[in-house]
Amino acid sequence: MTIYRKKSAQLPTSAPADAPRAAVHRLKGADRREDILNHASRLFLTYGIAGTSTRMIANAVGISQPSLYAHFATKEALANALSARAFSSLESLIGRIRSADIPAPARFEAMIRGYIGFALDQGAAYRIAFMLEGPMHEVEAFNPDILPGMQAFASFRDEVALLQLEGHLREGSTDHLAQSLWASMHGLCALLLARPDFPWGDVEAMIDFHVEIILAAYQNKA
Amino acid sequence: MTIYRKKSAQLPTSAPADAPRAAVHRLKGADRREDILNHASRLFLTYGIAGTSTRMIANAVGISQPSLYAHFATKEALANALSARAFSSLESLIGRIRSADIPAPARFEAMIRGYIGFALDQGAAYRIAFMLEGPMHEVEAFNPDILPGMQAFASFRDEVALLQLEGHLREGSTDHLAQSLWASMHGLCALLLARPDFPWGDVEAMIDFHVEIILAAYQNKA
DNA sequence: CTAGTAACCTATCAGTGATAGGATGGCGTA
DNA sequence: TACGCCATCCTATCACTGATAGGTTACTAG
Repeated sequence: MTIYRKKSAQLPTSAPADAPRAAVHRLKGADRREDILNHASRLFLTYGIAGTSTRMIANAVGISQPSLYAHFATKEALANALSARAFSSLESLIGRIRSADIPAPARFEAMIRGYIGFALDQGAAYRIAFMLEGPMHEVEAFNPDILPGMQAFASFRDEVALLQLEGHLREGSTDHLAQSLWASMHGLCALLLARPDFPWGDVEAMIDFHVEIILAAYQNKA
Repeated sequence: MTIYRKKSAQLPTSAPADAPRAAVHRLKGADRREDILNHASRLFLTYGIAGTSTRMIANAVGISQPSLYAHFATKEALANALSARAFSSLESLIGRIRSADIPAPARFEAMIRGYIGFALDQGAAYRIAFMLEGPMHEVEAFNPDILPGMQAFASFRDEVALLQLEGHLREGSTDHLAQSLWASMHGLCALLLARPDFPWGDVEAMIDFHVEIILAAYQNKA
């Protein structure tokens, strides 16, 4: 558990012989970009984000390390792009749930389980959006565009507002309600992602237990 | 918001003239160790953990960068020591609450508010214990000794067990209950620490709202 | 007064993210 | 078919990182 990176179990520095570099040479920009994101996603999941160097990514793709910078300005930009790609799928999931023709309580539970499932499935993207160390004492104001997860949260908040309006959620400030609900879901996901080696016991049962508590806590008692 | 470090707003590389190195020369081991931890704690809070280099720490202390390694094997060990020192204060806080002669509901609320207050106060230590990227696919089993926060969680879990035994918390698996409660508190702390620039609105009110929901959700309805 | 040793130093290492500037291959156009 | 453009990709290198090797210095026990 190094703070910066793992000893990184040496990856081969040169491309393996069965993946000749000529074969992947000269991809079109967009294709290469997707290529990079796919390999980075896999490496981030295996070695962690800080534990994955740009050279490891480039080597996996089959290009030189500086070539990455033709597609992404920084490693952080690469990570953000990866996160954005993943979160767009969460947004569409939330969108499908919001427009689904099912009772409000079912919509509520589906959204909660969908969020948790997404976070655990897309661990790397989720970490990038919500768990990495951000700027500490930054002067500039918060810019939602640079944090892809925030758009998904906006959709989430809108659905919370609607459910509350329909009388299915407890009363009070919608912002507080959405943020508190977010915190409750995030806590579970963040701990499971950050401390997978903790003796959780039956994780599935733990998740069910937590979801049940959330359902009871935020839904209208009436 | 770099993934690794900030541009780090250059700290002076040499000790300032008004803090002559001779004055702090040759401290006894334990004192120097505390000295290092104090400076590291301040720097971690200001620049983030990844954003604080060992040279910045050494320079702040007034010793050479390799001298740090006489007291800590790695930068990670330094961070863990810092975290352990902070968490021992959380443990004693939990201990005081557990032995306080106040009604169970008050003990419960004091513990929740104490945990949240600690996490937000000791942001750097809290991040080190519960939010940093751990090993991803580590084979070796979980070792509680190396994670100082885990001892505090054990105290926390014990109090949850007692409160449940006394009938003040909802029934069910004590492990699930403690872990779910932990997740609910952690989610709030982790989001506030990781995304301080999010438009939270009135943070104090948000915390109160969340605590109220937790109190209602986990306490016995009877 | 003299070891012995803990504390500290300079010099250096491999690895990191990022930049500068040159080589190359495929495609639209003449 | 031939030309020239330029996106793509490369090698070489930068400053900086965490960490190690090995020598120097000052306090202290005998």
